[in-house]
Amino acid sequence: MAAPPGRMPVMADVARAAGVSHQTVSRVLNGHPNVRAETQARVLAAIDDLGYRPNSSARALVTRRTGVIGVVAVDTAHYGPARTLTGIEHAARAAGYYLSVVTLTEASAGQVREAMDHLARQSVEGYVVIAPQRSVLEGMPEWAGGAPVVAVEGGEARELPVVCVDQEGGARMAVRHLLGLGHRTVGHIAGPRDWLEAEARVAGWRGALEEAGAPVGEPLFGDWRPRSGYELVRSLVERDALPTALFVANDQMAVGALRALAEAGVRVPDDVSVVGFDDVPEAAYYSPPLTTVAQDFTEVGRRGIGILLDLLDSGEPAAESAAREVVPARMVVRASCAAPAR
Amino acid sequence: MAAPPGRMPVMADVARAAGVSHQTVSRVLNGHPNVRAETQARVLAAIDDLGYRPNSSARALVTRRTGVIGVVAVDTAHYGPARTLTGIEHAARAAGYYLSVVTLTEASAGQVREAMDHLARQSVEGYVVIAPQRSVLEGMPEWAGGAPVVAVEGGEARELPVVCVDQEGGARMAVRHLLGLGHRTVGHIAGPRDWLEAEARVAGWRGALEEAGAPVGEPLFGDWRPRSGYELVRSLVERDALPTALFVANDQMAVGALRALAEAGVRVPDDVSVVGFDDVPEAAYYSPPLTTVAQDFTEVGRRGIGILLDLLDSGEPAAESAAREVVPARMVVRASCAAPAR
DNA sequence: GGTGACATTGTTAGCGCTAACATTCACGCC
DNA sequence: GGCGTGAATGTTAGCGCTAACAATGTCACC
Repeated sequence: MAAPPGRMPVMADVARAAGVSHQTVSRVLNGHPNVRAETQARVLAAIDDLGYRPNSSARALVTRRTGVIGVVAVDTAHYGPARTLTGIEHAARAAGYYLSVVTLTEASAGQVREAMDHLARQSVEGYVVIAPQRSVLEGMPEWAGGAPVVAVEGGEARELPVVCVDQEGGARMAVRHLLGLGHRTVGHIAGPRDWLEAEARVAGWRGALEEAGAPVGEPLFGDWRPRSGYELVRSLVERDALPTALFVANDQMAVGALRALAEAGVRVPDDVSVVGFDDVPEAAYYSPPLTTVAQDFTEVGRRGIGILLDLLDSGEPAAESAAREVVPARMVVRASCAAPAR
Repeated sequence: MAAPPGRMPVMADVARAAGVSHQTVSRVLNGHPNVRAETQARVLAAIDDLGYRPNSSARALVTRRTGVIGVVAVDTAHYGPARTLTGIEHAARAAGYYLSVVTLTEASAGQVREAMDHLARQSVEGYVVIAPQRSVLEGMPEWAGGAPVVAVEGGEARELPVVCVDQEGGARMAVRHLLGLGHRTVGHIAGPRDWLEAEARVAGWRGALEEAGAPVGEPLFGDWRPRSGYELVRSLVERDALPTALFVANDQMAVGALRALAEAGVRVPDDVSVVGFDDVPEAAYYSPPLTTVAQDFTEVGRRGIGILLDLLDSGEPAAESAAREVVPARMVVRASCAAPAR
């Protein structure tokens, strides 16, 4: 690398070094045809020699394309959203885009709006919003300055392109599995009411019970965290209202549930069967190994970017093509379920 | 909002609407003094009316400041790095910066270099690299185009500002706790060799044993995942080499270990005591609730950004002020440890 | 040998903004 | 009343790049 004279080299420096006009340098950089091979080589050599890097701001200014996609993510302490983010990142980078990420501490409509505003200020070309909650979905402004918006994990979104896992189908599978084992009915520890995923799982649970003609009880609502699974099951034990089978809306609460059952001297799966949701890496090592429903989060992220890129390419103003892609869930059978004791 | 005539309004439109020059608009936007209050109000009204948003590329072009910080993260499926990222994001946004994130699938020096190159192309002003592995640290180019670089979770980094949790101290606490309970020695299931955190925990474990004059065995190296904890403990059981106390380098492997012990009919904590590391949210609900060492990842992220901002403000070319901040670890005692059976 | 077609390169004009300098105006003071 | 002073505003010149057009050269073909 030639020592730069104090400042970073610009296109004109490269042009001078290669003995061409700056426009020719630009052409080489942008892979235009009609540049003589020999000229191109000389320019490339000069670029390498000077350690030149095109200025993205200048380019963005004239092309009106920043190459940045904005991502609004909920607090990534949850397993699912974190994985989804990874999927989004890889897909975006593979397509040559940059990712600007904002994480929300709390899923209020206000925070979503503020986050998208923050991103808009950076002139992102499009948005991917990880929107597992109703309030996030509702906080999303319809018209993001003409930039397309895709919701992932968004369940039945509004007039928005959406990618999500088939939560309801997954829940159905879980409940059918339990019913198939001979359980008369299945109790449900649900996720928070505001969460679309929680809602869909409740719907799947209810649907599967109804189609089997099984009695449908009241779901108990937790907050996804282990503690709430623990406490809800404890309350069930204390009220002596424990069903023989339990469908818990995520693996974290399922751990809490398992713990509460163990403390109460209830054996799993002998006395009570438990199914979780998510298939976190630890699920296979819980006591007992947890039967659960796996979601392919990475795929969700990938497809979200896929839709966004299509929208960007086609120049559609979002909405219109309110695509809705559903990634199937997959049942993972381990040792936490058995036929009911009679 | 006034209907824009097809294109987004620019500063000149605002100027026209407010009856001032574009420069005055710029002054209002940048909070310059010497603007009459009445003029400012008129400009602000026009901005609001037209729905004007400054063009960040144009501004960046002339100020040479993009307001973007690049973050290189390892695959955020791990609990720690994911939380750290959240901490970084909030701190950066609070300071008015944007975050451009790249996640690595594999922690090779090549990928790190490529990631930083990707970010450099976007003209980031500085870098935060989540570098829990030696290979990440080594892949980091020293001179990132004059932009400062801060490593977080980086252990003893090179000539780089670093923020990390006191891994060694945390490990020492864990081992001392076990020793204090009366165990003759403590076995160690370590993390992968390439990880600085794993290495530091081994060092802490060894140090605590040595200072107590306890026999030091060979640590067993896992890969952080539950499965490896499970398999390593199984091998211990099969070789009949199970110590009475086990310090496992993270909670995920600890879950695997607990499972292996349960399957072997070994009671925890009666027969064997176990301490983990991380304090994941589930840890309190394992069977038994896991004694572990908590790390404040959010704080690590926050301090990382803090250092970077200082560097950015002072205009230092990184390196020089090779700060090194250590966040203390905290022991969380639960039910997985007891005095050894005699 | 002239001519059109096409490949290759250069020249010019902005993109939307801020920095630097220029201008205007109001005011206080000798 | 003239004049310095400083606040408030306007004018001009780029930042580094790409798009559009202009200019040149090259070649095939009649």
